[in-house]
Amino acid sequence: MIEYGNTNADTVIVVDFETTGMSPDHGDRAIEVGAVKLEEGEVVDRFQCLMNPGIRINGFIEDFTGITNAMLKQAPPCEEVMDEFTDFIGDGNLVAHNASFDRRFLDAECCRISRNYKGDFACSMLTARRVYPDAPNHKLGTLVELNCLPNDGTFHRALADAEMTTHLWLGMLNDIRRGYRIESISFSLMQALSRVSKTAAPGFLSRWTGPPS
DNA sequence: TGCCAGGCCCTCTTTAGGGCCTT
Repeated sequence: MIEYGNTNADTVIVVDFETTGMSPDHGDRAIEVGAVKLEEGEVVDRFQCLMNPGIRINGFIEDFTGITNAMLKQAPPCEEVMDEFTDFIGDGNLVAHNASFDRRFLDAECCRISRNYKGDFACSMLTARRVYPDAPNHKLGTLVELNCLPNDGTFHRALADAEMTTHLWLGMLNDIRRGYRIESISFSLMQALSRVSKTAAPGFLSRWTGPPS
């Protein structure tokens, strides 16, 4: 059994946002959220929804994501989607690739509707830098290809990216379990692993889990 | 008009700078 989390111990939400740009502090908004809910390491639910930010998106974002202004015009407003998504999160912990980015948008959109969430974030990118230090880079697409993870060729859409991040996350859990011959990995261990230095990571894991096989 | 972020890590560092990663 895989042990997760500090709040709801067995629930992890792998989340990905598509946005109008890089910074909510400069007026950027979320335009799509996708998420995969894991309980005890098994996918139990999914969430995907476009949302209308009330502003036009530029051509770069249209080309980058495939999400058009026409699509967003027909989408429900951000406030409605985020209210529903906050319910979906519940008190689970959260995982995202480069979590600092998704956390900023989640925080900003939740703030707009006066909602909050209890869970902690873990970053699959920072963790991957420790688990796969020799990867050519730690972009999501590279790690998916490197590990032959399931994908349908769709990138930069919220649910597709969340699905790939889910496979990456579970793959890293399994690689650590196999390498260190352990049965249980806590969410907090994965969080902490992403925060130790690259060279310290193996020793750090050994202290938590025993020596590698 | 042109430009615009933020958090984290690494190292030729720590009184800093540059690269990575996300849209």
